[in-house]
Amino acid sequence: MASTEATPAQETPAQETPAAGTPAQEMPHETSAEKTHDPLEEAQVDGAGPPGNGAPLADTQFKVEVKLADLQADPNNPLFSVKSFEELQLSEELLKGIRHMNFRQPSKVQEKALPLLLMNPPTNMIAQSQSGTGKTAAFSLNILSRIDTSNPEPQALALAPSRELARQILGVITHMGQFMNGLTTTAVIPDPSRRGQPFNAQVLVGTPGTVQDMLRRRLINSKHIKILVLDEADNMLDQQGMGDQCTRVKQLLPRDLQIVLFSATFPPNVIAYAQRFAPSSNTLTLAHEELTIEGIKQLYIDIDKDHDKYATLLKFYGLMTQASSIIFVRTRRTAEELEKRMVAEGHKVAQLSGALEGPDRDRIIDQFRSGEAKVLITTNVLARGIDVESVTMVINYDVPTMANNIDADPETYLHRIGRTGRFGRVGVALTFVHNKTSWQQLHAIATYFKTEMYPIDTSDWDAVEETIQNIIKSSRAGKSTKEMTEMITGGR
DNA sequence: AAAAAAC
Repeated sequence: MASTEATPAQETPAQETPAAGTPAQEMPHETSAEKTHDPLEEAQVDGAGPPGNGAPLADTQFKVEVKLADLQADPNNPLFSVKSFEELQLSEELLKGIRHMNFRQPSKVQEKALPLLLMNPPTNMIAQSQSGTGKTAAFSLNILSRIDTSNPEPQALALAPSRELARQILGVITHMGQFMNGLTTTAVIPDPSRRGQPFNAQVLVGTPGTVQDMLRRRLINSKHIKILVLDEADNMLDQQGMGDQCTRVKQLLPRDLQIVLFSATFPPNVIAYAQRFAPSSNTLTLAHEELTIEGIKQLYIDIDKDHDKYATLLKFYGLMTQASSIIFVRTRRTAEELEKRMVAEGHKVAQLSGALEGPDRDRIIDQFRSGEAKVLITTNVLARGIDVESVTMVINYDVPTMANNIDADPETYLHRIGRTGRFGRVGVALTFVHNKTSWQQLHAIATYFKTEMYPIDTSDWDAVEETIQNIIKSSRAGKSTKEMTEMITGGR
């Protein structure tokens, strides 16, 4: 299972998931405290609107713009940086939860973000850091440290772009807060079985549409909510539908609100909007050249014809099942078709897309987390945030593209391959290229991130197998990324 | 295209 041995010190603390054997679905629970007042009564719906007019915080806030590069250049910069969780003046219960998750030392992003997040008065924050570096734990810690467990009403709200990610985050928060007496948490995702029941937990994690609906129907008491977190914030604010929903949600919350935006990517076209959404934020940013994870070995395979993609995929099945693997496709239909074909040929694969019912989605992701299903075919629904440490291989069966299906989508590519190589582990990302267009798309992605991608030479299949097998084995053995690169390039 | 809400 999850080997905790031999990982470098700074990688251990950044774990985002509940410990092995603690599936996220066990976590959600809530109390049945009675609601006694009108949740919308005091919501500030004016002045907190979109562009240029977000909810202001106190004037006394300390605005800091920190560039990670600067801090790396000066590791002793005393400005808002902690080397241990103990320095943060957290409650003993919360520290106990942190230790229980095997966090020993803050990761780089946690080191910088936590002191800024925990400052009083609370200050908005926009934080960027690479996939798998502990963003979830950072904002979860901030949420938990600000919960008054003697007040049963909702106090913090976190939004995520998919049902699966919302459930995962809820699991982390619940796990981290397990020693806090009286803490209640619940998911706000579509659930027909709960009808018109109010959401009474102190920490709510949900998807934007459902949360907006529940606020509107006064099934969430917004009066005491003091923190709003958008995970995968660029995605949440970029897309028309979700951007509107998130803005409406913000408008339904109190004016005195700490707004926290986290993502690995903040493309230029959404950064300005993000700054208006979370005014006067402290910011941690990265240049896009700094976003690729060294431990993720990016390979591509040139396939003659579209028709041959499926046959090529099958060749990798044995490698995929060495550990866990995710196959990303562009459409729901392709996901279904691939699943059908592979299952018909006796392969064990699971498939998840937004076309499935909620309970089926829950069942399938849980099977994948537990290792019961080792190969998962999916769409971009799972491109972001999902943390399954056993994932050693990500296959881009279709190159990720924008809505026009012509231009490459570098952000989505980065998030997809970030499902492996979590917390310092190594992983393989393999992209299928089958014609000039798809080659150009991948080339555009490589250029955007200034990263190297290695072609796989299919004429020598044994060598291909050996190379990937070695990467997977090294992932378990905790080999350094330098050794890995030599392995792939033959030391060139 | 995918995702995210159903009154």
